[in-house]
Amino acid sequence: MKKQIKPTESELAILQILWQAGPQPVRVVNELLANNSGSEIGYTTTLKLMQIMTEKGLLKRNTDQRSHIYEPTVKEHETQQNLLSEFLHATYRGSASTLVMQALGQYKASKDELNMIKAFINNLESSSKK
Amino acid sequence: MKKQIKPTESELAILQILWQAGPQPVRVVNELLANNSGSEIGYTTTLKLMQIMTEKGLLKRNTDQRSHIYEPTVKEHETQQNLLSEFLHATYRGSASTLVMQALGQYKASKDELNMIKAFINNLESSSKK
DNA sequence: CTTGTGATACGAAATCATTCGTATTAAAAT
DNA sequence: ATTTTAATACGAATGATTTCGTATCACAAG
Repeated sequence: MKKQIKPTESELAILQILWQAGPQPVRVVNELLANNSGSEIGYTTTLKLMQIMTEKGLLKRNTDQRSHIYEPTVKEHETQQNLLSEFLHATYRGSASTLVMQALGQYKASKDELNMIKAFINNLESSSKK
Repeated sequence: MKKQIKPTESELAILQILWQAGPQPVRVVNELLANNSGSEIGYTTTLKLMQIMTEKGLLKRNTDQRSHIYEPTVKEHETQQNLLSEFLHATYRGSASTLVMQALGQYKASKDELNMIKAFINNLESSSKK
């Protein structure tokens, strides 16, 4: 479990696309980005970003075909954990419970989600009870 | 409730200091930053940042004394909400429950904190039940 | 009054992130 | 075979953030 490189904001947006849609060529990523953000972005801009991400080791690509197919080398869950850890410290000085309550307060979770979370907490408690 | 300017990472670190320690001159902020981060940073760097933040409207200062005293114009809670909203979208595609469970899983909350969170959820549920 | 100390002001360098133009290349279409 | 189309490669402009050097200023100490 080696130290992950922190993706920039734009890089994260590209990772999200690839995690969600699976391995894709630049063309498709560029179009999905436009959909998600509402605004256009030059094709070569996306290309360049994905090339940089490949250099950094965030993506790998298959060059068998003329149109290269890119995919993440990093796992969504691990990347989220890393970013969460940073965010929690920078924004909440490490207070996870404050973050959790603000998150729950701000975004209406469905009844099912709330139940899932409660079950999760109960499970945490019983497992820590040794 | 007007649109808040998003602080950069360094700016947020300065806001954290001032929220925590109350209004302070540059010298003190600079020293606390060094403590928190472990590494030194030039005094004029901190000064410049705080001047920029004042221009942006993130800080205000009292210049009665020779050494100016700075304080945030933005509330910690509101800033957190704004940043959380962005982070949730960029990193979790808006899934608050995923974020919440990752946060709880990663950072051992105390029994008291977990109880507080459960109470919070119960309260959410009963209030939404009309 | 002159000097020393500690502060602010300000320009600008250094770094990092984003964007895009142009050249080149590969393959398909004619 | 030539032209057209669609891709990659790459340098470089732009923009934002961070960093700091130097000038200047205010005040206290000598």
